[in-house]
Amino acid sequence: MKGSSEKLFQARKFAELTGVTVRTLHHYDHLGLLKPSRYSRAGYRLYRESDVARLEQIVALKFIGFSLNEIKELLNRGPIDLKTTLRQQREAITEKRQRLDLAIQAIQRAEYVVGTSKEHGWETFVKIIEVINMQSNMDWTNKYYSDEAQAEIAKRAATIPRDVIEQSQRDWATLIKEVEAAAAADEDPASEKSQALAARWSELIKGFTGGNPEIQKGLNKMYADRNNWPASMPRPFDDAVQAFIVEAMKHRKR
Amino acid sequence: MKGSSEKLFQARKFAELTGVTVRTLHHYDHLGLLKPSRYSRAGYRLYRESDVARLEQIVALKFIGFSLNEIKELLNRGPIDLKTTLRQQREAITEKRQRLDLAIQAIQRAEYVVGTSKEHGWETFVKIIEVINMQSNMDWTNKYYSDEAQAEIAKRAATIPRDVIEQSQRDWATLIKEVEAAAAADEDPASEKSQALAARWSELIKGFTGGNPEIQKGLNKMYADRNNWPASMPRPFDDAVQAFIVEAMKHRKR
DNA sequence: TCTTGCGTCTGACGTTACGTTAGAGTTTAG
DNA sequence: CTAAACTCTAACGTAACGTCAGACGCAAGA
Repeated sequence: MKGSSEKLFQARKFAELTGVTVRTLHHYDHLGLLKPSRYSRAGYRLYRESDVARLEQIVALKFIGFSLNEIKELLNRGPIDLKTTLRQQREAITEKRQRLDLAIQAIQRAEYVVGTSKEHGWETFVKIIEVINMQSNMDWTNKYYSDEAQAEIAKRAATIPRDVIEQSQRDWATLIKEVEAAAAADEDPASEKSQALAARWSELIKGFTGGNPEIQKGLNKMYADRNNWPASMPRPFDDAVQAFIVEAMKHRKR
Repeated sequence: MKGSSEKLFQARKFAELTGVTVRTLHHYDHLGLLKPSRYSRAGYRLYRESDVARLEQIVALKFIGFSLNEIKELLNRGPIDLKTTLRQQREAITEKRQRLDLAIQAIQRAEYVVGTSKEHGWETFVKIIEVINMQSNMDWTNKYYSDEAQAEIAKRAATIPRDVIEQSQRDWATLIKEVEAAAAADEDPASEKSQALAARWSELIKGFTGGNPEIQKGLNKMYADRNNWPASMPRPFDDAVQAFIVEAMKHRKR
C-alpha cells in the first residue's frame, strides 16, 4: 500500500461532518477559503480529516461575527495579534447590540403609546424614533468634549442659522476634494497652492470651534481616536488627506 | 394663481429635509414605496410637504428593523394590528440581540484562554464556540419538554447509533416530499395512498417519541408554538403538509 | 449492458438596500 | 451663451450562500 494515507471524504459526507451544506463548501472553495486536499479525476472534491479543523475554525470565527474575507486574512496571517483582534471584534459586536437595544427601547415606547392613546398616532411613533436616533447620534461624540465644550456647542448650534451650517458643509466637501487631488498629484505641501488649501482648512475649523480652545481640544481628541469611531460613522476624509494637511500646516507662516 | 398649492421640493432638498440620500429616494420610488407627488416635464421628482410624513414613517420603521418590503405592506394595509406587529418585531429583535450576546460571551471566554494559556489553542477556541452553539440549540427546544422528557431524550440520544438517526432523517425528508406531492395533487386524505402516508408518518413519530407520552406532549406543544420558533430554525414542512396529514389522520382506522 | 437512483460539478440568477460611477439632459446665475 | 450645480436612467457591486438547471459519475439491479 503506497499512497494509502487517511480517509478521504466526498462533499456531502464532509459537510455533514461539520454541519455545513455542500453549497457552502463550494463557496469556500471558490473564495479560496477552504480548498479540498484533492480533487478526483472527475473533479469531485475530496477532503481529509485535517480539513475538519480548518473548517471548524472558519465556523467559529463566523459565529463571532467575522466576514469571510476577514476570516481568510486571519487564517492566512496566522495567530498574530489574535488578542487585539478578539477585543476589536467584541467591541464591534457590542456596538451592534447597542443599536438593537435602542430599537427595542423605541418599540417598547411605541407599544406603550399605541396601547394607551386611542389615536395610534404615527406622529408620536415617529417622534420617539427621532428622539432615540438623536440621542445615539449625540452620545458618542460627546465623550470627546468637556462639559464646558458641550454646552458651548449646543449654544452655537442653536444660534447659527441652518443655511450657514449647510454652506460650511459644502465648503468642507469641496475643500476635501481639492486636497485629495493635491495629495494625489504629489503637490508640494510648501507650495503656494498647498498653503492656500491649508489656510482654508484652518478657516473652516475656526468656523466650527469659534476659537474656543475647549472645543478645539475635543475635536483633536476625537480625531486622534478615529479608529474607534462607530462603524456607522463614515470617515470624513482618508489618511492621505490628513497626512497632506498635516505637512502643509507645518510649513505655514507663523 | 391657480394650481398654486404648496411648495414642491426637488430631490436634493427633500432628501436633506429628512436626512436620507437622493439615491434612497430613487430607490423607494422604484420600489413603489414612496412615489413623489409629481414629476416635472423633464422627469424631475417633485415632493410635497405631505410626503415628509410618509418618509418619516418609513425611516422610523426601518430603524426598528423592518425590511422595505414589510414596510410597504404595513403602510399599504393601514394601521391594522400595529400593536401585535410591534410586539412581533420586538421579539424578533430581542432574539437577534440574544445571538449577539452569545457571540460576545464566546469572545470573552476566548480572550480569557488566549490571555492565560501560552498555547493560543485554536482547539480551545473552537470548543468554546461549539459549546455555546449547542447551548443555544438546546435551550429553545427544551422549554417545550418536561424535565422528565428532557432526561429521556438525552438518554435515547446517547444510546441510539448515529446512522439510525441519519436514516430516520432521510426517511422524514422523503416522506415529507411525498406528502407534499399528494397535497399538491389534491389526493383524497381518505384514500389508501394517503392512509399509507399517514401510517408512515406516525411510525416515524413513534420512532422519535419511543412511545413516551411525555415526549409526545412536548412535541405537540412545540409544534403548536411554531410561529414563535427562532428565525434561525427552518420549518421542517409547510402548513399544506401539516393540514393534509391532519386530515389523513382523522380518517385512520382506530 | 442498460437503466435507476443518488451524488457531484459548474454556471448563474435571486436576495437587501442602497453606493457609486457613467453618460446625458435641465436649470439657473453671471 | 456658458459654466456650475442638479437631475435622470441604467447598471454594476456588495455578503453569503440558496436554489435551480443541465450535465456527468458511479455502483447495483434487471
